Amino acid sequence: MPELPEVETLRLGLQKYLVGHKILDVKVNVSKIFQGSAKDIIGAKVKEIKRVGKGLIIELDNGFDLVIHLKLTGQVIYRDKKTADLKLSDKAGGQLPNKFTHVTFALDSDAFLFYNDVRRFGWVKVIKDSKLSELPFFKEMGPEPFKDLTLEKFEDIISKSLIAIKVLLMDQKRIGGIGNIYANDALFLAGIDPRRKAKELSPDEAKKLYEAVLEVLKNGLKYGGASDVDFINVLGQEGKYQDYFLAYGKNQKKCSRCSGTIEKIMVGGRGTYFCPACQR
DNA sequence: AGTCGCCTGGTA
DNA sequence: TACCAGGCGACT
Repeated sequence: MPELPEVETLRLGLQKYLVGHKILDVKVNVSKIFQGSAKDIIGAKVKEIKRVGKGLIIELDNGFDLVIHLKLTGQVIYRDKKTADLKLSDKAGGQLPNKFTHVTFALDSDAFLFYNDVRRFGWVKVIKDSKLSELPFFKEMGPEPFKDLTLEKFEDIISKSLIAIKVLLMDQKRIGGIGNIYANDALFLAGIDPRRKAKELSPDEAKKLYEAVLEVLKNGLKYGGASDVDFINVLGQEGKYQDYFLAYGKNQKKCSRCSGTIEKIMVGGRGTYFCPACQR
């Protein structure tokens, strides 16, 4: 699932390949995914790529932004003459564009940017740069790891809530960028039961968890994100973090830290993987 | 704070 | 063939 490390991986790739390109044309196949007016971005040049939580912002030089959220299965893939020979992951759904390509951007220098999305939960939005901060998605985004989420702020956030610590980690309004994979792995690394009430963590546990969050996100980024499902980077290649999952997806596998077995339960309506023997 | 709906491919 | 995957907004 695209979470902070996956979206950041994509941002780095877009920063490298997309900046400087001019948008010549936009073709929309699934209208509910593309919001706003394509006219507003045609002819504009890409200035910079930013990220807020799991959201991507493509800043253009004409006062408009292209905002993208991948939700569960969104992909943003860049192709040009130089990258045409690179092998595309099967997860892209075949030669582009294909039946999962819902928006195609034609760029100068014979380059293309494709938005693919099997389940069509994601969106691509054209918005005036000055209105960006009014989007609820960005306005309500909580502090982010590696940015403004300090240990003090983290302690403050968890001390105020009775919800399960795992649900809190995934709540974008409280903390930005963490989804199911990294929430599971951070709690495993910190040795904390995902069902514990947030405010009942000790200061020592809070610190451990804070550091674990940074650690697993850093690892995710190091391996180019997790491609266990549909994530691929801007060149259509898979990340490797799925080979380094600590707990996520490891139902009935041996715990890597003790003699226990990883179990799958539901917490906050989501699949949750943990070791009942060493996560307390 | 908890549940549902949006979607569709893959799997039991 | 029913069910599961989960980010996030809407709703209760």
